[in-house]
Amino acid sequence: MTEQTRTDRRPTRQRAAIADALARSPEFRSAQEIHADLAGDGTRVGLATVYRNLQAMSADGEVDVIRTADGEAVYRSCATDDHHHHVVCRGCGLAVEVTGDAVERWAEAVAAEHGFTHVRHTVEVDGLCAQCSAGSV
Amino acid sequence: MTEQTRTDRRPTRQRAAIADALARSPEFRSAQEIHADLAGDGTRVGLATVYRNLQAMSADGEVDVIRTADGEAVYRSCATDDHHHHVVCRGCGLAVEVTGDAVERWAEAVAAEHGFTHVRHTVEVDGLCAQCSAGSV
DNA sequence: CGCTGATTTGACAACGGTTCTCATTGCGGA
DNA sequence: TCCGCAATGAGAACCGTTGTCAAATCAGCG
Repeated sequence: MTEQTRTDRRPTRQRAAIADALARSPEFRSAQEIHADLAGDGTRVGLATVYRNLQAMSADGEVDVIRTADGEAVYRSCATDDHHHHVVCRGCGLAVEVTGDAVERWAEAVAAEHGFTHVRHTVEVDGLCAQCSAGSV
Repeated sequence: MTEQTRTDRRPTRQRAAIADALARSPEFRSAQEIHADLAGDGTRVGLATVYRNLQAMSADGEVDVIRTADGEAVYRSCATDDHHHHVVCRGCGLAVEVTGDAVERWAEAVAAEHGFTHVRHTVEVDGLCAQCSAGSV
């Protein structure tokens, strides 16, 4: 029972537009940014709709969601269906997907060590990408 | 330049009460919960004050802050000054502090691999503690 | 020990992101 | 083509958090 990819949602114009906007950006974007992007494209989509679809997509695992330090939710379409993490640039927002068996194993290990079961984890790495490193200080 | 433990804030009754409430709980608590705790104890402290102190304390590294899935900030006084992570129980909220050189090294490695510098990371592990595992399903 | 100026506090308004409401719209099957 | 139901849109409602500003407090000093 891990197949909640049960997307029997109706394909609509706005749904496609959102997915498309997401697909075109290599960075994590907030619901509001996506809404603005679409508006800029001339595609009028209600803000509530953007939120609804984004939620549905993340529930279906079509997009990744992470929270910025100030609690805002940001989304990004993921390249693979597999479990992975991100390395995000604090300067430009560039996000690279990475997999890491090492962390997965570590998480399982420490959790088990303390008697925990049904383990999940959140791992996000951020820094300055090569370009931003060069540009700053 | 990593010593921002420059706490020349004035010690007040409410500040102490907040630190105390935090020290007494082994779980992560939200600002509002702490506010309620104090109120329950008969200690009247303004909500804004709770937020302000919590922020100041986390800035000074006296407490750990993490974001719940729905974006709420939760705090916990940390046992050590050292860099560490948590394994949190989804059932009862119990939080155990763990250190993990393995993750630290992994984070550095994958980041470097993609040309990132000034790397930081967030790692939180959650599951069901021994008790909750036994109790559920 | 009381005074003085600066830091904190507290009540409440303001904010910003997200969710809810509900009438309207538009897809998909019959 | 028609119907029924899911999806949409506009705006209000929510909720955690932050800002405002006058009143309360504290530290140092005379």
